[in-house]
Amino acid sequence: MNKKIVINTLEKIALYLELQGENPFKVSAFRKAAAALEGDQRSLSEMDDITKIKGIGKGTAAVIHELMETGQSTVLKELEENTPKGLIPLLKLPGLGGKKLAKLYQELGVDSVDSLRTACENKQVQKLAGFGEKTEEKILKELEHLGERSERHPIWQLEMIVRDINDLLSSIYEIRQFSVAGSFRRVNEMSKDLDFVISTDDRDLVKEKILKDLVIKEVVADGDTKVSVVLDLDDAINVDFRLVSDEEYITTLNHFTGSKDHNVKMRQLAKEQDKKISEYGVEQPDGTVKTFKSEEAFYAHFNLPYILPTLRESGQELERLEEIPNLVTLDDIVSDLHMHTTWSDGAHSIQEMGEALIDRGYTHGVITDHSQYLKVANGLTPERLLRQRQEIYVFNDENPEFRLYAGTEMDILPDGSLDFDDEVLKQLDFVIASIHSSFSQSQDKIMKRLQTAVQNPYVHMIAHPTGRIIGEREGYNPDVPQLIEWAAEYGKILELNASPYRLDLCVEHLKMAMEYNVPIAINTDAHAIEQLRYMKLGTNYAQKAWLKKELVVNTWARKDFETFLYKNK
DNA sequence: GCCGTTTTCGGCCCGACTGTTTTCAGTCG
Repeated sequence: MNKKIVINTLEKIALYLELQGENPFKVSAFRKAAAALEGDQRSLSEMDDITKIKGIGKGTAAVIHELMETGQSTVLKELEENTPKGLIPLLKLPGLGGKKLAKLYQELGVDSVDSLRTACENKQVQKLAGFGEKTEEKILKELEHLGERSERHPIWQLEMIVRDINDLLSSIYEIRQFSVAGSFRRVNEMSKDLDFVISTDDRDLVKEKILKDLVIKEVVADGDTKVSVVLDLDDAINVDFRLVSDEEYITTLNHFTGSKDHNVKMRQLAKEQDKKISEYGVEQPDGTVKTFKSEEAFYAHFNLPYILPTLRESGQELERLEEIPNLVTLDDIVSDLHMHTTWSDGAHSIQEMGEALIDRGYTHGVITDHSQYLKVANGLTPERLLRQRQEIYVFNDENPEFRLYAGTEMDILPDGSLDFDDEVLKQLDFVIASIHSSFSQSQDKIMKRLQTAVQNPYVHMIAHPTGRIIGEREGYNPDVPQLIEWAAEYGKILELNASPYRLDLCVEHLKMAMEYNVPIAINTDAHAIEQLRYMKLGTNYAQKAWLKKELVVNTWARKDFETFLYKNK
């Protein structure tokens, strides 16, 4: 029995129980059991006594055992028989949860989108206890938009909106501190909405200014401390603002950064010490409320090291505290190994890019323009590559404290060959190989192309190994575990491309690469100076895979990097 | 449904907002 199926079944049971208006603690017990299985590294057959796992008891264990033995679950079957499938999509309607849906089903026979619409139109819904005219209108309105509003938004889309909102909030004089929070701050690839936490002494004025300056389609909620709006952009994007006093700012930021599971774990921990965490502070056993100047101080209050926002996910991070000091952070980064200039499709010259790297405090970097095959990007021929190197030498002569290396981002061609001969490659300091064409080839062909690159002694790194664009395209579907094995065998670097469009390799693959001790380079792939800032995103994203700094090539000192570069020469 | 060197029963994270009430339930994050 596949573990994934078991997890899905437990989650389905929770969903159906919710639809029946069951006790929410019972519902969450099934969800917790599913999460406990997912969080356990072992496969089902490797677990001897599953009730030993915290969160799995008699009831959920019975479901799991039945699934393993018969492939089916009587509990789920009975639930499915008693509950119409058509109710499931209705749970997505804002304002409708299990209890209300159960009532609609039991009292009015609502079992689908259509029957709910009819019941509203016939004004039957408003007659139910707990419902009213407004609720009925709201359901009708939401039914129109069901499925239309995209559920989650990719990080690159949100990044642009966050920058605009940050600019707006910076311009409001009455705001003392502010920050984006939520899953965006935790660097999730996709987020449902954006959260901002703001501290101010004049909530009403700040609220007024925010509402005036944003392009708003709809104000969803407007309370004392919370404003929730839908922005009027191509995609409807939900943004929540929380307004609190300066003393409350840190605990509010922590609360709305989440994740929910992380908060639950923290609150349980607090409770064991007779304390109570809320967004307004930590209530002490004597009833006084303590607030904090920084999140570091907040965690220190519970004798914990600072837990990076990117790590605050399942709650299990609280069991890996000793690993946190070894994780890569932006401060550890001394180089960027993948960027473009005006020689191919970049916006800035070698001189400008080099100076920008020095400004960031780096000790070295590599210029890696596209190769000749990529004509749309003005890829370099071997002759132009030679001339470009002269310019790099000039830059190095003028900036002796810094070192710019000559490299290339060479295409792996559709027929499996490489865009430059070894004679050209051996003259370069750093060679990146990557795929930009014929994404739809079979996995066999894609892997042959990658294999050629990995086996070439002059290639140092494979860039954006899967070619995915978050939320847009899957990429060319390579067998990543195989690629990781090859990288380990031939001593190659794999890239974590830090562009918000890519974040490639993804967290799951980075974890695999780490098991094989494959060195990872976090690179911005910058096509302009402004994009060098993606390094922060890249290092934050790497933390989500618990990537250790010693495996990250950009943290290596220049002489260690050179040892790696010239080992085959 | 799960859990427990203070508990085998009575909790289960905590609070805001809304719409429905006239003090609160449901939903949400």
